[in-house]
This record gives sequence, structure tokens and C-alpha cells, in this order.
Amino acid sequence: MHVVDHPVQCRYDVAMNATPPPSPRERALLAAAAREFATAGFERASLNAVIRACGMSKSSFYHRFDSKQALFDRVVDEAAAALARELAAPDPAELAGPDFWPRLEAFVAHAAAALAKPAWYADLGKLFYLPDVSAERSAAMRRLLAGVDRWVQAVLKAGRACGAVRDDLPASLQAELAFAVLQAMDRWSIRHMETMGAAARRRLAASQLDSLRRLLAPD
Amino acid sequence: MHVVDHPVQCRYDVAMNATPPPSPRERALLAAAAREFATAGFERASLNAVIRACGMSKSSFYHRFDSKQALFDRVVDEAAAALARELAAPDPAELAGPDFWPRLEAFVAHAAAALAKPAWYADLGKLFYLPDVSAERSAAMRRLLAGVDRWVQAVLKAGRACGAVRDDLPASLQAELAFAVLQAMDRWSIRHMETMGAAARRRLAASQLDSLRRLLAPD
DNA sequence: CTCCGACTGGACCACCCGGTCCACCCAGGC
DNA sequence: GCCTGGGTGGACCGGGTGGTCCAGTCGGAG
Repeated sequence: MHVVDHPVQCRYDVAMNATPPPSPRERALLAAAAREFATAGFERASLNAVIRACGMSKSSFYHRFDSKQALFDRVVDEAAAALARELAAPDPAELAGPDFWPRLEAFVAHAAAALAKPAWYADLGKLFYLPDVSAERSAAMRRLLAGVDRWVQAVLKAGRACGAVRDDLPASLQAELAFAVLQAMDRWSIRHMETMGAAARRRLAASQLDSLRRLLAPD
Repeated sequence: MHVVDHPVQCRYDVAMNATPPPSPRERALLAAAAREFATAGFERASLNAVIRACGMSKSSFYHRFDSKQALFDRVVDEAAAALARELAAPDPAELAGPDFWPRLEAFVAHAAAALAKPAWYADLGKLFYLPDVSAERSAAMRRLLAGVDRWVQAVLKAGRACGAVRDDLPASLQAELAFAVLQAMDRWSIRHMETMGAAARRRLAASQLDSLRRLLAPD
């Protein structure tokens, strides 16, 4: 398992925003906002609820942010940066070769483990599931989704190059399918996780990755 | 292709509601409501917009319906009934046997064609894509989703019984995966349909069904 | 003709939304 | 001490929400 032996540059352009060191007050605000946005999406989220939750007044909020939208963008940027730091997605080129699938499976397992431990930025994941409305007007969200998409496309391309991924389907469709399958697995796992033992979970994880492989690999 | 030779009873319990013959006014209301709910979901949909769209006044609406929720339930029931009539989903038991996959593919193709021609109740499909919020409080939506789920589960069970579907994954997960894949294909197709010729579409449809089969069939 | 009930228009309600505005507080420089 | 300017509380705004209410209009039955 020497996949990450030498330092891996994570190279999807999650905004490497030079954020000014956030004050505790601002940190509380961002946490409350992340929770609210994650559970309700952008439009349904109530700014009033956010500032109420962290005991901040309207004017104090608007002193730091221009709008609800600006807050959302900031939350997305912050969470995306934290997530990228945590996941350390491998360079797609490194996945190519006869070990394509084992390597990819290693990364997926690693990513799943990283996302399993609850952290505030894990809420970001939920925003992926309702991107239709929020993504339209959020530059940060568009940037993030585009970056993820580019990474997935690159991985698929590498997989095709080494014969590990079939090429009789449009790549963009394959990417969407893979995303949908991972997402469905994620949802299902979250719902059934408590009712399974450790062994069942391992078996499940293996079966899930196997399903993904069946979907994408040739023959 | 004698799958539907003898009359097929569609047996998921879409409310066979004995609706009083809807007046033209009511029909316009339901159409406007379906459009609004389909594009915005239940909560974001504006009742005011609906009645404005069909030139009805608040009081006239509330004379016929108890609430926005009641309107939504009625729309779902109506659309579900129309859809069930149109699709004529086969009895899962009839799919069993060595022809499981060809038969299922025939039905999926038939269903796709039926849904392709635009009709007002086709909007119902869009509600499937945002069931999280609306389904919670709508008895009609819960009933419909439960019915579809039961049908899918029955199909999977029949497929397992005749060895056409692998059984090393939980059935509920398989159902969710199949649903997610079909949904992703649907979305992608809608987005790319115009840029393809007829031949490409046929090839695409075949590839899509093949992908579904890869995901669910053993080996 | 009267009466009645189904139906309609539209004013109105309380509530919530994102956003603005202004008076104020208070630490730091002079 | 005073001034200043970043930060703050909270009243307030316009607008949209689902829902209520009531005064009327009409067609048909008696």
C-alpha cells in the first residue's frame, strides 16, 4: 500500500483562499451556518436562524458579510479546503496501471473512513445532494463541483488508458453514474449503519466497491 | 413479446381514488399545481402562484381544498393513477424465468417511451428527484413511493429466484442502486438528448440497460 | 317571488424572509 | 478628558407566505 508514499499534491482547484484567521465569534457563525445550510439547502436556510443560533445580531452579521450568499460561499470555501486537506485525493495519473482498481478502492475506503468521523465540514457532503438550487448562484459551489468533476473525469480517463475502465459509454455519463452509485451507497449506509456489526460492514464495503467496478470495468 | 398478452393487473396500490369528475376549472388548477410542484417541490412551491396561474381566487381554492397539502396530495394521486394506467407495469412474477433481462429491458424501454412524450403527469417524475422534503408529510407521496419500492423489490426478488440477479447484496440496497442509476441515466439523457442522432440514442439506450444489468446480474 | 346553498372576489391576518438603518457602546490614540 | 471608528443591538422595511373572512353573486327548488 505504497500509494501515498511520496507527498501527493492535491490538485483540484478548491479555492486556496487566504482566509484571515477567523475569530471565535466568526468560527461559531460558520459552524452554525454550515449546519443550517447542510440541513436546509441555501434557499430554505434561514439567516435569522443562523444568527439566532450563535447569538449574533443582524447588524453584526452584515458588518462582516455582504449577504446570505456571501456567507454561503465562505462556508463552502472553508469546508472544501478542510475536506481537501483531509481527503488528500491522489493524482489521477498515479492510479493508472494494472493496480488501478485496488488503488482506487484503497482511496475510496480511506475517503469513506475520513468522512465517517463526524466533523462540521462533513456537512458539506449533504450539500452535494441538493446542488440544483444552491449551485446555480454560488460561485464557490460551482468551483467546487467543477473541481470534483474534473478529478473524476481524469480518473476515468486514466482508467480507460490502462484498460481498467470500459470506453463504450460517454465519459461524462460514466462519471455521473459513478457519482450516483457512490451517493446511493452512502445514503443507504448511513441509514443502515447502526444495525450492522463490524464484519457486516466490511463485507458491505467490499460489495459496494465491487458493484462500482462491475459498472465501470470492461467485460 | 407476449408479456402483456392477457390483461395485466397493475397491482401497486396507487390510490384508486374514486375522484369526482373534475370540472374544467379544477383540471386547470391541477395542471398548474402539478407544474409548480414539479419545478419547485412542495415547500418552495407558491400556492399564490398556482392560483394566479389559473386565474382562481384564494377563496375559490379554499372552497375545494383544505390546504396546500391537500392540493399536493390530490395532484400526486391523480398523476400516479394516470402514470400507472400509462405504464402498465408488469407483474413481477411474469418477469421470472430465463427471459428475465430481456423482458425487463422491454418494459424499461416501453416505460421510457411512455415518459418521453410530454404529458402533464410526467411532471410527477420530477417529484421523485426531490422526495426528501415533500414526502415526509404527504400521505399520498408516501403511498406512491412505497408502492414503487414494493414493485422494485418484488422484481429483484423474482430476478434472484431465477438466478438473474445476484444475491450477495441487500435487496434494499440493490433497489436503491438501481433507482439511482436509472435516475442518473435519465438526467444525463435529458441533458444530452438534443445533441445526438437517432442511432446514437439507440446505442445509448442499449448501453444504459447493459450497465444496469452489469450492476445487478451475477458474474 | 323567496330562499338557500354552492361558489367567488378580494381585503385582510400573522408570520417570516433578507436586508437596511441608526443610535449606541467602548477601547485606543491624542 | 475628548474624539474616533470598529463593532453591536434592535427597530424597521418591503415583500412574500399559507390561510381566514365576509359580503356578495348566481342558479335552481319551493
